[in-house]
Amino acid sequence: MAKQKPDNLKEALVDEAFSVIEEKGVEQLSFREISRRLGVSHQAPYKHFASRDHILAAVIGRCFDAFASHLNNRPKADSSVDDLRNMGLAYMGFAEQHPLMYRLMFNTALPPVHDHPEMLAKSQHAFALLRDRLATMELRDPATDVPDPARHDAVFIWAALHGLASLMQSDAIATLGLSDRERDIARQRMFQRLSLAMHDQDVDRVE
Amino acid sequence: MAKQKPDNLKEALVDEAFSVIEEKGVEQLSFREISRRLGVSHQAPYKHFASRDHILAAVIGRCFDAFASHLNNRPKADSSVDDLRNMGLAYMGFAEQHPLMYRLMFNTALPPVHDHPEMLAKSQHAFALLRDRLATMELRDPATDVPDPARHDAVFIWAALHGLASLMQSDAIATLGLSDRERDIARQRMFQRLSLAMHDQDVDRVE
DNA sequence: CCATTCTAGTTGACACTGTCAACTTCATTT
DNA sequence: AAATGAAGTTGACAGTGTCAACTAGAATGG
Repeated sequence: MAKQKPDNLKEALVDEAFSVIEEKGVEQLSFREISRRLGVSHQAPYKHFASRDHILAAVIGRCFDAFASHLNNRPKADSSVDDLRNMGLAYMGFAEQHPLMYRLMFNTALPPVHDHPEMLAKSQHAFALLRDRLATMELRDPATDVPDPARHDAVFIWAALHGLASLMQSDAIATLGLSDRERDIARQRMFQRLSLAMHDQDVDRVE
Repeated sequence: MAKQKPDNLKEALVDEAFSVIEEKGVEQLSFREISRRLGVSHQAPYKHFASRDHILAAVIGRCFDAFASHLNNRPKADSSVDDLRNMGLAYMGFAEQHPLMYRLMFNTALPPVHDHPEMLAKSQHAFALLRDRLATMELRDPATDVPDPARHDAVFIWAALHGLASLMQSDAIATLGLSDRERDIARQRMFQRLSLAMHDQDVDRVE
């Protein structure tokens, strides 16, 4: 089991941490298990990470990097609306292709962000991609006094995407007994309804 | 610290488990801590719960009970649409008033549902409330062949509500720097956009 | 060139955890 | 009265995070 001691232990620790989480789940992540697998002593990780939470934060930070880069690699469309749609699809695509990373970022009890500023920065960066995409879109009647409406629409869209993605992964979906085909239908329907909601410029005047 | 040994230890264990989670977080929940607080031996819980996961499942089951009853106690409205809206508001209200319970139900890595059928049943019951509410609503053009559309709209609405609720609680919201007032605005905006999306009966024909 | 300091790693210990096993108490049933 | 079974006990074991003290070796400074 014990591999060659790697040159860059810090990187190797994070790699191995992810593997452990993949195989045995995040609760089973332990310094000692990682150490054993890398053939180093149980205290070696402490030279690079102050605590178990710190290496978890590093793993999650990597997930945010991968997520942001996935969003940026979406196919570029000409119109703003289409581009936003592509971003939404890219979001859902990441959640489907990398459910573990997705859960780690959004469904796990994160280590307290205050103690892990690097992780926080990466998470803010990922969200900024969506917010900035919306900021260029003039989504509302500028007469109302709602500050920074793009941010609120970003919240709405993010919430919807996140809700769907996390619902699709959760055990709750088994509750519903949706087939694969029905899952696709549900996702399409969601995008259609979101389109409807976002195309209407008059949201501030409803009710 | 050690209280009087209670008559109904099983109930008391679940109560105390919830307290521990409240105080120290779900990862810090331990049989031994619960036992100490109740003044019983560290093995006493095993007479009532097969494992740590089983008591966690019991705690979460209670949350689903409280959640379902909160949804059922919503103000009843005359029209279907208004009643659905009330249910949505009740949903968000529960998430805001009982963030811990909400997280336990939807944001925690649940103990594998297969091993905890009682918890699963309670969770299905809660979702059925929303699905049944939608089932009476004739939300679509019946000409298309999409099976059980109410279920798909239930997914959409549930996803949006869950996404917003969990976003509001997550550290991500700190990222955005929304004030309390802005949070309210974001929630209102979400309901408005959802109304827009759901009022349009032609969703199946879009694009 | 030698002494010092710093870094990355080591071993050992401690308190904590879940869980298995064996024991005791005591009420219920036969 | 004997047997049974449930509820609770103590004891043990392996696993965990983390503190402390130690070591080998590289870098640094005079």
